Amino acid sequence: MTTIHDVAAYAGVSIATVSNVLNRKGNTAEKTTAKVLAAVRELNYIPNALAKDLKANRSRTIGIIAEDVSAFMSGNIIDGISAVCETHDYAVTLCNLRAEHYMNTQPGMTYEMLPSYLPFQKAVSTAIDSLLSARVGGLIYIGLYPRDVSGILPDLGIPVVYTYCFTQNSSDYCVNYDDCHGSSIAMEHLISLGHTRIALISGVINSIPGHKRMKGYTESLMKHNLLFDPTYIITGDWGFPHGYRSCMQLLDLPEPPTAIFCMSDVLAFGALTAAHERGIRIPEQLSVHGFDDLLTSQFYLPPLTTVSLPLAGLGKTSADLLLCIISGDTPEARGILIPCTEIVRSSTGAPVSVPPAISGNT
Amino acid sequence: MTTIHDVAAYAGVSIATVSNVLNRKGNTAEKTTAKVLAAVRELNYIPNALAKDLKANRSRTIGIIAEDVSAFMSGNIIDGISAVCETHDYAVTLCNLRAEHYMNTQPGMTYEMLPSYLPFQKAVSTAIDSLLSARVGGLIYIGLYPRDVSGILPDLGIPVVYTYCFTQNSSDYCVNYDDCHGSSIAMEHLISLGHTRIALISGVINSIPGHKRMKGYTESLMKHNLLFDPTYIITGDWGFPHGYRSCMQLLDLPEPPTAIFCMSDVLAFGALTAAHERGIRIPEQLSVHGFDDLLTSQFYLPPLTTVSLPLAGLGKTSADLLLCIISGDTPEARGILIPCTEIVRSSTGAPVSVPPAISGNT
DNA sequence: TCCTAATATTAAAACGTTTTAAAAACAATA
DNA sequence: TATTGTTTTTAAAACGTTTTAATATTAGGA
Repeated sequence: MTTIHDVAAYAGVSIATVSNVLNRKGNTAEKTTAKVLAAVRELNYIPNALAKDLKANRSRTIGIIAEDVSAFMSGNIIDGISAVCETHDYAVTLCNLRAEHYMNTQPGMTYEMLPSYLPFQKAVSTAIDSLLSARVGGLIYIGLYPRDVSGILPDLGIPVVYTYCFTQNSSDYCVNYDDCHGSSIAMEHLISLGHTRIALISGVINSIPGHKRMKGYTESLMKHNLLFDPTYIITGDWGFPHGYRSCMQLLDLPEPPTAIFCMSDVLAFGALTAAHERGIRIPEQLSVHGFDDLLTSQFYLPPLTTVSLPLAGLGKTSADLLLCIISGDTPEARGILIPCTEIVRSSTGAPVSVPPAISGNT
Repeated sequence: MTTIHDVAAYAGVSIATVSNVLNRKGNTAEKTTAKVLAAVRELNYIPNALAKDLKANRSRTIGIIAEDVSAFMSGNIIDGISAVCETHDYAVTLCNLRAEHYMNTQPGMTYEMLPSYLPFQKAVSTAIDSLLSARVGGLIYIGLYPRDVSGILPDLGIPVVYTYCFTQNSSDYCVNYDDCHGSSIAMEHLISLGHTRIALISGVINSIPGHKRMKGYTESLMKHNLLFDPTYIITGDWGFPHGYRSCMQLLDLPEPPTAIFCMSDVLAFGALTAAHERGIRIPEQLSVHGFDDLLTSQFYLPPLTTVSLPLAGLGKTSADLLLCIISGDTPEARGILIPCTEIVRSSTGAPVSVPPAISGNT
């Protein structure tokens, strides 16, 4: 590989001059500059970032630790990160913790238990060692699930930004989408369609997204003076079967809801499957609203109205924030929430004007 | 950050000794080794990979150029790559070409046109520069669509492995899943269920996956002496609407098929939507088979029988191959095909024993 | 005790840069 | 032509490692 020495020899100048031409424009005579540039082109010289970074004692690289790079949101977040890094001429080094693997192979494992599971800890420390030895300028930690990951990383002496997860430590930088807001815009959509009996199929209620999405739900009900009916709220896990069973249960109610807000698309799939089996027409007889906007939710039967997560935005904001910290700033805002967007498709619509269950009473 | 000098001073030895202890085990007296190791632990010394790699004149890093890191398969492929790299103590540097962006913003753009689109070329050369300046030992190119990408990279002087794409150059290393085989196992499944009238909803026929999946289809028909009926084959693009329309068209046939093999899950979604609208019961009246196994195909209505791509396997094999080449080997096999696996769910089943359309004729 | 052979340690060079301080070249003025 | 001031160029040191060749230490045998 051509070095700066080759270029200098070829151009008949010293290596210092070559470096000057390349890095401190305007400090070299026009004629010299031309000579050097010609040599660079001629010899196809590409500066050695290793040497450069060693000299500078900081590498123009940031690290990503992804709890699971194959999770549905990871690619989009990384996309956002890499876009920012490219414009700032930073490289990206990726470490993958393969957390989902532990989730699947350890019966009874929950996201919350992960940090105390030894093989996972080992994966974390391997990743850290790799990134520290590469002398990355900072790192972005991408969670697998929006939960508390306090203490998952020791003090590394380099800036860290967490995303798609939270930490209790108020001095940590954290970038996330706004669950509560997402929940609200979903409810606003349903309410604006005229629904008043809106049920909620909830995922794990004792979780951050569960809690916040619930908050958005109840707040919206209150804001619009709608009845908060506990029988309309069914909590459980995030799985398809829960969505299915809960929908069945809601349909069996003496006064079934006209709309169901599901805390995730997968729950919504379950709900739609149940409704389908019952022969309920969507959205005429029942509106179903999801949350997450998975890749194929647009193709569901029917296409699912849902809330889209600003994933690339998380990546972009995290990277902007990190580079900002690396460059010496200490931004005030340490917990940043990015709004979601409502995606209206055909699983929601206006309720039939007179709800069938009480039509005889009017 | 602690350097080898700090460790040497702390342990009261020379830096050469520290290096020996760390890198050439067994060449140092037991007592010295203990002293040095203690110092390393005490001072929390993490060797500077920058300096190490500079000295060695090759970095223990491989590059990934992903045409689109947010595409559905990228995460899984990268997962496979990173797993291998981790075990070999290699780091991974990621560059993202954001090809999908160009696809979406340039009307009429096709995958095949990408390489000649200037902004895309610029993205490629930026990525190359970044990786070459990092002195990566080799790189893996992850396509966005299994197509010919010949000439997309100039000669870089480092090993390259292509995956999720092809090249015409027989000296290139290429790792892909086996479309033809995937198509065959799908057909075997349908045939083994007793189907004899199997239609094909094809994506772009003038594409590598289109061509190969078609091959698997026709070969399976021939192998089992089943009639090859051109009216059962409908070609088009990869979009949902094509799946929908084609299914309608097939159902309108005087003798409709009992099973439809769709070249992609999205096409299958379209087909299932059409069947649903027609009130066709799945799989009793019609079996529908997909290809790709998208994340949520398991939750479709009904859960979709499909072909799963060995994505992590592509990554793993590519990385194994690349590291092998980097270490000096020149493996014989330059085009590697990895088999797919059949995922049986509920969108397929045995045909009704007497096909309704000809039941009166028996 | 001394010599030899084996073992253990280290000084110094090298990897490819950037940067500092000094030297060289040039231009302008007296 | 000197002198001064300005612009341009460069020698050399430094970044943190590994490695080579040389040196120091130790052990064993006479």
